[in-house]
Amino acid sequence: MAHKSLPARADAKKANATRATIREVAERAGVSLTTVSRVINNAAAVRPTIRARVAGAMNELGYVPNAIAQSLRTQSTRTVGCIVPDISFPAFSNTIGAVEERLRADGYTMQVMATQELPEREMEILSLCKGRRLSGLITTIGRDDDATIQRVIDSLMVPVVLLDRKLPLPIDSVCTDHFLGALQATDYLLQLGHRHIGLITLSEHALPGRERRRAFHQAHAARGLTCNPAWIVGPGFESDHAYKIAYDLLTAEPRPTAIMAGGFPMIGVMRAARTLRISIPQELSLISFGDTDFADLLSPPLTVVRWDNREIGRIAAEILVSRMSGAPCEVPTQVVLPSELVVRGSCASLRVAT
Amino acid sequence: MAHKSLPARADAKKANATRATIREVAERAGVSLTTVSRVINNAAAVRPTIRARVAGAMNELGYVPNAIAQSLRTQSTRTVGCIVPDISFPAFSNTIGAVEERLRADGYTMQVMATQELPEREMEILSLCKGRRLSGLITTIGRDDDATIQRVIDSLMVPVVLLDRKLPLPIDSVCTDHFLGALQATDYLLQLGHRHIGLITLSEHALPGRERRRAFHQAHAARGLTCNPAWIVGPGFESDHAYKIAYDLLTAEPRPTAIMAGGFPMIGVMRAARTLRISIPQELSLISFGDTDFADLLSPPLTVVRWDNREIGRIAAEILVSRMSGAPCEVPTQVVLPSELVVRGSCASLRVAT
DNA sequence: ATGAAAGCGCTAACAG
DNA sequence: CTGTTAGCGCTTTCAT
Repeated sequence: MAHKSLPARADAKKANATRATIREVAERAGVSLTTVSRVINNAAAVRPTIRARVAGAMNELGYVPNAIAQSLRTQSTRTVGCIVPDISFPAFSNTIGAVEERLRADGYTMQVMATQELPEREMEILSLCKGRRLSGLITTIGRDDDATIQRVIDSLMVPVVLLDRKLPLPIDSVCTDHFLGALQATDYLLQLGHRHIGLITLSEHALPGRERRRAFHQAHAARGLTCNPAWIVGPGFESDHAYKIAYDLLTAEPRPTAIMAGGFPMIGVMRAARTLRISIPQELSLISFGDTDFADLLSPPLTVVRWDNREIGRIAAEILVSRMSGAPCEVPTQVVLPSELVVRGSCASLRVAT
Repeated sequence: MAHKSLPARADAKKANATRATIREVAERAGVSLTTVSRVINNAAAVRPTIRARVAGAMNELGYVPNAIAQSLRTQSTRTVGCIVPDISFPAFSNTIGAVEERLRADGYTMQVMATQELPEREMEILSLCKGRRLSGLITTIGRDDDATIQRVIDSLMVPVVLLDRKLPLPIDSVCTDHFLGALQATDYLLQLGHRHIGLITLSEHALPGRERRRAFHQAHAARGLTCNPAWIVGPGFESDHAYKIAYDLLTAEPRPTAIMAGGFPMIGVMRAARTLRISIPQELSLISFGDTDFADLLSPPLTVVRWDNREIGRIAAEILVSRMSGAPCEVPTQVVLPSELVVRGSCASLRVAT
């Protein structure tokens, strides 16, 4: 990748990087800075004649107010930071997309940062956000059981909305009820006669992983069953890693008759099952955490636990906006969105199968 | 969604929103502002003793330099804007993810904005970016054949890297060779004996749509064939719309024996084919523009035209970074990344089928 | 090696 | 209704 360069025009750009300021507009319009400022913020009463003259001057000069200067002066950036483990994961990109859309409606701009699940990167980002004086933060921190991160979040001095995390702090949060979905899913499998169920899920250092595990155990317990801890594995976010985990699980003895997993891990499971010529659902039942556009196009159509990632983002942004505009403060908003089992064709009754 | 509120602590936050400044650090350390500034930017020579004392003061006060003030003073935000039609589309979220990763490596931060393919929204965003004094822009504008947008882009005064767009301006760009992929795909279908091929693709106002159409025509022409314009449709980005387009195409007379489409439209085609009980590949061959994690898990595995969205982002960010650090300017970098046909199982020879 | 002073571009009292 | 003035928090000559 050779880096050629821009021609003269670009140099001109740089040299001439002196964009019009409010002062030049004022001079050209023959008014004071204040007046220009007033028309910029179309504040107070400015005589129509003058307003027009100023607007004209702004146009001729191609003037655009310097948001940096405005921010410094008003102590407000109208920019919110959105911190997620990985921007490319469908779940996050959907949430982020909805956040941006909602934020934009109120004139806010969004910065996105990926932690890559790295604690040190997370700290770096949080500190960066502090420096940038962001107006608010929407974040899925890596783990919610860590004291350091809690302290940092608490010291941010701007409104924060947590995504799928719960902290022992009075902070707004929007979570999906992963417990409910996982409970329904496990119970469904149990009801079909499965007694060897594999669970591949996220780290127990964060809410979703904890909730799914808890649901998994509880569903078993409700029937007087216990589950083999060896069959609860995770996290496995990366594609390759996911395949390996799945392969190991499917070559274990005894082999699970059903597996629940989400995202990449589920794709890993399907690939491993294909490699091992294990047929679905006859020999292996599958339930995916998270629905996708193609889930119903697979053969058999994939049974999933579904929830709405866009809605999560929309609501989080909505809460944040109200906080940033100084919503009266009493108690944190803690929204819990539902998740539900969507039965399609990837699970079979064990009674029939055997 | 009721908005409850934060408790007293939050009020404290707001009231006390007075974060430590360089001045307080200076006082506490008993040095001048200049010296503190020097250790912040660890510039020049500062006596170790003093440096330590300042660092200590910064720690005690939890001081974080105000990036806004720095930006105003240095005329540099080290923030780049990334403008795409929709953040949630997998193609874009992958690109954006890679952009952020590459940018971060050089200490830049990323702002993401979605145009929703709305020209007016696009203008709004561009103007916003101008005001925010972003250090650079990476953008997939909606159409590249529009004079207004060209003028605006040209007046941005910061480095811009275009994604999959070509403008008659000396601007850097990173494109995928959609022509090549579409040519291979069409030719493959023609070779299998198909003579009624449907093409669902993007708007002809942007490069990818134009290139695919051109390839489609050229592949036909190379065999002395012409293609029915009625079978070239698009754009159809939205999921529902895509289904309708596909349904119409599949109920036309004569019905196409093969369809090429990407993203949502392809999902629409598969759904419509299922509804109409048209079997793939026996009665309908399919080639998708763009590979996905699950394409090979479908039955039959989907034949696709593949390219690398992350690489696009990585390279675009790389070029931008070099421009922002003042890379010598001669001629714009125009990178064209390859795309290739990946044959899997969704296409059948027509000779066999009939 | 350190400090004093002059702004970056804008807004917000406060006067008039 | 309009203008004067004093900074927001920081960097950067220019002295010392």
